Amino acid sequence: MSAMIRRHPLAEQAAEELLRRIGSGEWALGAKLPGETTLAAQLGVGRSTIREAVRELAGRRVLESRQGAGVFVIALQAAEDWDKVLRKADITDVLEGRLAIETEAARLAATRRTPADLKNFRYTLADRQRAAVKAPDDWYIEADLAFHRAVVTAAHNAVLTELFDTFVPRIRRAMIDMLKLDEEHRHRHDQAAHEAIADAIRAKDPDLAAARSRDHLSAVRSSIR
Amino acid sequence: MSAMIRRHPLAEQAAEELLRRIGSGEWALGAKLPGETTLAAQLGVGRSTIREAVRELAGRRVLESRQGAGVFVIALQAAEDWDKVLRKADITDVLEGRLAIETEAARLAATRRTPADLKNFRYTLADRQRAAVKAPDDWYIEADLAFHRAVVTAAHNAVLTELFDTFVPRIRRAMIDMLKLDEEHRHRHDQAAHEAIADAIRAKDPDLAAARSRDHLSAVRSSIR
DNA sequence: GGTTGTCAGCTTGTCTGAGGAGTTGATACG
DNA sequence: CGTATCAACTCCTCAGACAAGCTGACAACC
Repeated sequence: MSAMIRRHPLAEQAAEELLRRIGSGEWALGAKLPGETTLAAQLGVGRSTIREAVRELAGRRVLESRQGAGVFVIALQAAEDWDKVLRKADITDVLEGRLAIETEAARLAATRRTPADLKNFRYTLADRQRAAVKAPDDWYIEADLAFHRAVVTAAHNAVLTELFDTFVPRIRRAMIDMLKLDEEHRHRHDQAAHEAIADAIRAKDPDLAAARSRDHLSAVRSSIR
Repeated sequence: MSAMIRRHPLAEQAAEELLRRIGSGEWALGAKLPGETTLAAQLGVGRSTIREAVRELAGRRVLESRQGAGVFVIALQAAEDWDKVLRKADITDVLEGRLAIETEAARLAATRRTPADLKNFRYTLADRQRAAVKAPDDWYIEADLAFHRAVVTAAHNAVLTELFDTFVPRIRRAMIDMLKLDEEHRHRHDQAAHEAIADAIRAKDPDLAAARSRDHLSAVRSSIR
């Protein structure tokens, strides 16, 4: 009954404490932490608890332990958890980030697209057309994302592709929410805009492809708020 | 002598094995893993080793253990380690990603910049000017990055700012390498191009700001390869 | 002097056994 | 049918023991 609050395990608390001390500058980058037995005594927990705390921070690429040598700081803070960043950010900020990625991708795609990429456009656009008419929301969302991903893939840039994939979960959630609030949105969300992007890339016109992508995604962003 | 290869601890090997099984679909999203004793027997290691493996994957937000209930899959694969992705990617791919981010940021900055942002431009541009003439490489690099960050900050978009900061370490390394190879590069790396970006943002001309940013960063990318 | 070999003492790595604490589902009861 | 009880299961924490690996000091050697 009292368990409204979730008590974290000791190992997690210990990990947080270590992270706090690292952030406070107690141990610099590359510094060696005291031994496990010493740390255990300092924090008043068992050695295996310290080991689990260190292992957790090792998983987060903050610490690294080398047998026989010790435990060392390899990053002053945990790497940004992008899933968390995107979840907490304003959806308009997220969509502007997406616009940056996809617009540049469309521009590059117009110069690098292969025949396989064009075939991919045909498939995903046809799927999207069908889904827009009669499929359930999930299918429609996946079909829409599949086309956008096809555009990014055609840019043949691993970084942009990875960035897009990082954004996808957050975008998917936003689309789900929007379709719930606005049942008619799907019909206004024009297939023609997507065809236009594909056409510009086919025609090898970078500026036009970028402009089409920008127009479409700007419209999406505006329709949200 | 044989230790050219680094043998990983059992706990890490166990974590990798669990990750592999999750990826293979053996345990779906949200599924409960077998108990510690069962897993220990399956993998042929002790219980504490399994616990450390689970703790590591918990740190990587793949597993979650709840006392009394069990260990559950909360993500089908580890979140991308962006530092690693950027380190392994082609530098041209990285610079194209940077171009996407900064060009869109410049465009947004032209509509959202505040007086404080403009003051920031003045400071960082003056610093950069000084550093271009007589400072050591590190200073010059930091001064250059400071101006670029000022532009991104002026976009007032948390996602773009975070993206830029993620790219910075990789960009910094690339600049260091380039300056080593090409001592004269600094003098060709024009201050005027940076002033032009700032001017367009000051003038509240989004398209011009984006174009200036694109031109500059395209030149940077071309000078690398 | 400079190099090499040895080793003691530190570190982390792993296993085991014990008991504590929380969750869950079956079962008995009203 | 709804509720309370409880036994079995789970993870959590500790302690102790020994293995494996690293490091620096020191001696032996060239």
